[in-house]
Amino acid sequence: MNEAADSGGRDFIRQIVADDLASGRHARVVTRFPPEPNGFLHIGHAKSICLNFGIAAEFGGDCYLRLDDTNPVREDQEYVDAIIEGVHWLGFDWGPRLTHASDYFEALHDCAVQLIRAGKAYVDSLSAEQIREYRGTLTTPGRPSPDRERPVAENLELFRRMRAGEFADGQYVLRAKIDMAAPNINLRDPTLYRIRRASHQRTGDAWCIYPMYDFAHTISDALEGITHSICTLEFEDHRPLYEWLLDQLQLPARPRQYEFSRLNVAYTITSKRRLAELIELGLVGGWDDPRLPTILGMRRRGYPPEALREFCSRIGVTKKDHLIEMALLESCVRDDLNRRAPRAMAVLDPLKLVLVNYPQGQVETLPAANHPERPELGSRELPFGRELWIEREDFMEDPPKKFFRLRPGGEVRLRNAYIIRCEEVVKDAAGNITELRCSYDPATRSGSGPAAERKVKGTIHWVAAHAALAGELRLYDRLFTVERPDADPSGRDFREFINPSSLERRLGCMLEPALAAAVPGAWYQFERVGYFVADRVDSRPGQPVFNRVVGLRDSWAKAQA
RNA sequence: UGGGGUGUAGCCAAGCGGUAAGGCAGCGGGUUUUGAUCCCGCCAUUCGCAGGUUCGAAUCCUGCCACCCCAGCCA
Repeated sequence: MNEAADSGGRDFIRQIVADDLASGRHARVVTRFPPEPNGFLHIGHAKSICLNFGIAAEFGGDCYLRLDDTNPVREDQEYVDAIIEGVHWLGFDWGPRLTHASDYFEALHDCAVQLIRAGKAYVDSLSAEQIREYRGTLTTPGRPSPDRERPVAENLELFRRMRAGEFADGQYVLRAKIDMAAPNINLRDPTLYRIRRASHQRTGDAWCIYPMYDFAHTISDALEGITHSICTLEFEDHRPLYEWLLDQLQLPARPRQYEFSRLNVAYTITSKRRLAELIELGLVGGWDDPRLPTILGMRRRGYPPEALREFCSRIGVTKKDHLIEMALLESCVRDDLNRRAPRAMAVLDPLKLVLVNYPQGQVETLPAANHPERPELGSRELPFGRELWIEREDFMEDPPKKFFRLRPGGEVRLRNAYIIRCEEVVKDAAGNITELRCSYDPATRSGSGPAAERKVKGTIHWVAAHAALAGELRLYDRLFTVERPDADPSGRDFREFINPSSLERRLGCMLEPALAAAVPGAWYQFERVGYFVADRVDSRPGQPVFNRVVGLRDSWAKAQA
């Protein structure tokens, strides 16, 4: 156990866990992450995963990965596989603790019988619509179903026949018998079981009755010996039902439920329904579109799992509604990538530059460190020659004050190479700049001694034309133009806020040749441009496609704005 | 209008009766062959509002206000 266990913890849930351990209420903490396999994981799940697995790890306990598969018509094995892969990718492991709610179907059924025998549950023949009517409203109490006082023996028999498949979907449900006048609507005889003649991805056709969330979840928690059942705020109202079930049933453990606020990140959405809509409508490329806050999307985008974990740690855990700025996520990503990404050079918008005093036909090779602060990452050889590509925006014919880059007659350092001076600007008939003719100072080659130490205001990146690898770069921006696409004050639909320039494909980029060897998933910092990752899907051997993970902080651009 | 929650800086968030941590963002400065990184400094006389208790209140009490969640045989 580390300091988290004895310092009181970092958030209110960890404090509770620490207290429970200190007081001896629990000898060991057990948590669980219980996703429903009806969709892909997203950043909101990441917060819950980090919380549950994080607490187990910090306090020396266990965390289950439990697939909450109680609704066969919505769930699919494809999601199960993706969830498993996603949690692993995030960096967590559950050992032998991979479970499914469906593992407990028999036990769940027995609990239902237990409830019926105790007169705490009954089989109701009301239709779904009738149940809704009888439930009352937020401000008026409900009324009892005509079946509410059905004798125990009859309930038992009907429930047996429900299980035996003698009835059609919707003909009967099993309901808890609690209080139709309860101010908390969840206590107005909630449904426990419904008939669903659907094949289940794991249990096949063994069952035609399936338990509802509250019932299955509470009992699964107890069966697994969960000590702290952590969920989001919208389940706060369900806690009395959770407690009620634990009170009625003979179960091996008494878990407690705690709620925290779900994650909201500005300029994006996490609603399963809306994400699916974006995909179905073709507004994004798929669940792994790099603009999406899905685990699949963020992975493809190049967000390191460590950065995501750091993000989850920095945002904290509270019960407050919040809206986290994208800048915080980006800060975590830059932090991580700055340390791990080797540097390279790539020109996004190439402008030809000719060194007029560099011998025709000559080429050389210049060493360049892969990381300015980590010599152990080694170095590489950069081809250099008479013709180069530089970034078009690194030259201005009539620059503003404090422009440190190239200008007519001005000098600039070519990163890892020589200092050059702009001698001539070549334009086409339309007046567009087509080429820069410069001279270089042979005495200023990087690392060649005192003469090379001469200072100039700016340093720019470049790629030798004779060895350049032409390639595609993809630049991403926020997917939406408003902070809360799904709750904009204007009331307009979230699809109306899609940022038309959230994806920009740059086809004619010039990359330093070493980048041809980039393996899918490899990170680089293209100096002065940003962090990039070789795309896992579209890269080909020798011809990688790069995704911009996030740009570098850019105080010059900021000053210009 | 019933029930359940939440209000500390632009965004997060510590704080648990002893006089407002930290991070992100922002601003200013230093280092720098990335306008990056790194480093230094600044950034809440005040904790939704109003009263009260107390020597002392963001922390306790009372009232009010604002916002979020709940009426699936979804989770």
